[in-house]
Amino acid sequence: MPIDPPAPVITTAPSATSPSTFSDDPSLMHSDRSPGFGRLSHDMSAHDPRPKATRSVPDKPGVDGLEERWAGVWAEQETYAFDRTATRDQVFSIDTPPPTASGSLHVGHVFSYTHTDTTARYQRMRGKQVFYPMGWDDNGLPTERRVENYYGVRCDPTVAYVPGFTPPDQPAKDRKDYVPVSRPNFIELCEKLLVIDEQAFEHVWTRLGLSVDWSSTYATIDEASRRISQRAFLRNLARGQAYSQEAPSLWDVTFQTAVAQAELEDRERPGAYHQLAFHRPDGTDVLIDTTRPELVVSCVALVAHPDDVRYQPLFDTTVTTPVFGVEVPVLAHPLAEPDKGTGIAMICTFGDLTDVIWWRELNLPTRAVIERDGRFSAETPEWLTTDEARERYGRIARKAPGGAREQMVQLLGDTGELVGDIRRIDHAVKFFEKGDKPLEIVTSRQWYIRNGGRSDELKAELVARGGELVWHPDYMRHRYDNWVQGLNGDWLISRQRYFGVPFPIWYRLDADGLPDHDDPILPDESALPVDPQAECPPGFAEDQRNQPGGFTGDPDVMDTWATSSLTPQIACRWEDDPDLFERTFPMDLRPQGHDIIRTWLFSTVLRSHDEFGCVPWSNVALSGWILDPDRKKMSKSKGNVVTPLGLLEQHGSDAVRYWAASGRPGTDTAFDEQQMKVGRRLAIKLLNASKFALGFGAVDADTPVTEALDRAMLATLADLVDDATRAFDGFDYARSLERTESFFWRFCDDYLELVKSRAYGEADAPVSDATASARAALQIALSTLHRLLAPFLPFTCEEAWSWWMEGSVHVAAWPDAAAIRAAAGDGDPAALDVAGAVLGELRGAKSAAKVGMKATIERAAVTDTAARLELLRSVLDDVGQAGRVDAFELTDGDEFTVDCVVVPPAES
RNA sequence: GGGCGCGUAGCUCAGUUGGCUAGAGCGCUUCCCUUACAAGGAAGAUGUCGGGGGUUCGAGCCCCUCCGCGCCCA
Repeated sequence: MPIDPPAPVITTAPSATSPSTFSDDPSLMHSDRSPGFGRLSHDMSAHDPRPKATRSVPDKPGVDGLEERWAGVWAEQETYAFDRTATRDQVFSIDTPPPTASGSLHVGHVFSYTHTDTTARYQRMRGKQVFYPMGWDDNGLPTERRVENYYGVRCDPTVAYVPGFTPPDQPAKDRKDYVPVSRPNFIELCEKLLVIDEQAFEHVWTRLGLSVDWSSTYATIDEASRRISQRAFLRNLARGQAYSQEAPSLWDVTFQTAVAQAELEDRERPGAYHQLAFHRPDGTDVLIDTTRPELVVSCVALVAHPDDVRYQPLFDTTVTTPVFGVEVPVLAHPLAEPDKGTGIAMICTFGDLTDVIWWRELNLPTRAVIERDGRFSAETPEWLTTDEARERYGRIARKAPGGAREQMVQLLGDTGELVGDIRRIDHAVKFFEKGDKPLEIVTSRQWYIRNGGRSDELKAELVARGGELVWHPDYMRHRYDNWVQGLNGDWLISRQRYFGVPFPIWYRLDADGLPDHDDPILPDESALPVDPQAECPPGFAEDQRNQPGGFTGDPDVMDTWATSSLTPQIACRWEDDPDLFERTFPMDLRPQGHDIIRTWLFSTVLRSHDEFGCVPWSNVALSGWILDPDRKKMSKSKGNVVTPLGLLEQHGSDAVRYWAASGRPGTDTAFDEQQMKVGRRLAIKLLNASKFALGFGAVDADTPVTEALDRAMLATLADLVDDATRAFDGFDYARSLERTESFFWRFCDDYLELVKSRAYGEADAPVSDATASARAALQIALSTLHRLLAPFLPFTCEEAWSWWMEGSVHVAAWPDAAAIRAAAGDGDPAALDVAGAVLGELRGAKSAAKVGMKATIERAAVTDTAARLELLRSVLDDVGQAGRVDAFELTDGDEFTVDCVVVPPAES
């Protein structure tokens, strides 16, 4: 049965003086959207570390103020500029999640963006040209909502454009009192606010130390994004992957827009079963249970399970509805649940998604009464034929569902067709994730992109695409599989909103002014982006707009995700800059939160599959959430959000990054300021240890490392570099940090103490080989540690690096384990273990004797296995110096013990 | 109901193809103003590795089962 076409939605055209939908004035939009990647060739000679001629170490190193200093230097020197002459294999490209520009960044952003940044920095040090642009997702409903509340306005397409409109000083308290403004005025306000928001964002990101190339930012509403989004849509349309259809769809009455499956959520809501009596021709009743008695007027059938013997005799007979007396058939369908209520249900157009399935599969008529504002239609439905029924409908016309339900309960009570008591229940109700009223189902013309929800073949292809991706962590792939396999409808991409990418479509109007949706007028791709509300289709004049025989522009905009699903195309400038695209696409990495696998990740795979027949990236890295101390997800609605800038200022950016980087991939992590304090201590320690190690004096880089202790330390360090590298190659930044940090503390506590005396050397004497060995090993270790920690503590490491090395540590080569191992020669890591263990025992003895660490130990008797004693002998001088031991006594034995005779410090 | 993940010290978490007496940081106790660091250092105490069963010479790790928590989906 055909569906009645709704009246065409005609939007009043803006006046002739109004601007186009999106300003072309760059000052209104974003500071620089031109593809101006600053660096034209990368200076690879800066890659290998080169010591400065003279070292300069501050007396009192500190971490405060490093952010401002180094962020400025990096910007000035274009440290993170992308070299667009690099070939694809030299590039590491990252599809950065564009944060929603409406509203503010929160700790979760800092958390996950830090993860990505550590990877970007690692890849850069591995010699890759890192393509790491930042975007802003300023397209769509959240921005609209924010603009409404910020300025106290709401968009009314019937209002005329007001040049130079000024919003009220104070937004009205009640949404109802917001000032109605025209669509062009509304869009201008959106753009105005976005400029402010984006500046605030960039400030936070810079402060956090993201190594983004700020010369290549994009916004999902900017001109290039609109062009790419429209181009991709037109290609989808041409290939039959996009289509429009008049169909029931889920509708949010607050936002007055259709919503997609991915935006739904179930919420438990109280409801009530009402038992209603339908009447058979023989005068007996059929009882049904419903939670929505107000929809009786739109009832088109009753339905029971085909195997249900109770109702089999009724199939293909008719009954009349209560109150309205409309005749409807009784039908069989397997989705009816025999054990739910009375086992027979009424089908309404439309109460829920099951109604839609029944309506479609049983080929039922449409008797829709709920309009786009969520209220019952003012017009009395034509299928109500008796005066009584029409009079009764008048009591629910223009009512919202709640009010209509009250009226219906009363009517049903009056007629005696409400049986028994109303039974309260809790049940799952579908909501738009951003909405606060239950969704209704409204029939309207909408645009769809095929996503496999109605095609097993496409579904299988998309599952296979998911299998091509390398997932970090791997188990996240199941979320993708489950989602794709659970899809049951195509992707609804049209939104009845104002601020978004318009559909680049016009329709011819017939003599009655009705649009021909089957043969839309399309723009030439070279004309993109277009705004069909402001621009004429080819071959028409503006005065034909909305006139019979003329044309009308498609009134809708695309869902945010319809553009966000193209971030690889946007970032890599698909067809706008084929040279860049060639060098960056498919991208290497998509980092994102695990909660948007079903939306962002999936839709991006879909669009790439449609357009290019490949996956848009090779790796996806999923970040977890930030939990507050009660293990609840931090979110604005819970009011437990901490502002990032305050944290960065209080603890220092590196400290916050340390905390963020300690959260493993995919793992939800507790918000823990204590961890930030630990990070701060680590940063301070690194500066102090660097100052100490650099204070011994420089030696040539090829100075041989001859001493067993130094060689043992370097052998351990080489293993660490292997570990840290392997972890980063698997996108496990947290593991890399943990290993490095653990080595670093041991390096400070044990090695620096053990080597201190020898590294100082004899005063007024030439530098001995043993002293030179210590200094050479320290240089290697320090240079390695600065670089291993640089992805995590970029400010601190850059500071320490600058004391003694040329150039930025962030473009220095990642440490080379083989070179360190070569310097370590025959070094045995176990020698450092033994030395550390004995030193620990010596300290323990002093601690037990309650004397200071500078106290002398007269005699230390060490018992250990022959093998370990052998190692100990090789480092005994260093251990003796560090522990201030006058004499050692070494004895073979099975158990490791150290007995000490501690000499108390002389009284002074 | 289906899928996925988690459960290790008071807290936050490591623990690599199964392998020495299960680790780190925080917190706690004690000591030390030591020429890198007092926003520091040293030492110390702290465990039914959620429960039960199984495989194995050997299980925090593998298998089965149960309990609890979280997320996604229906």
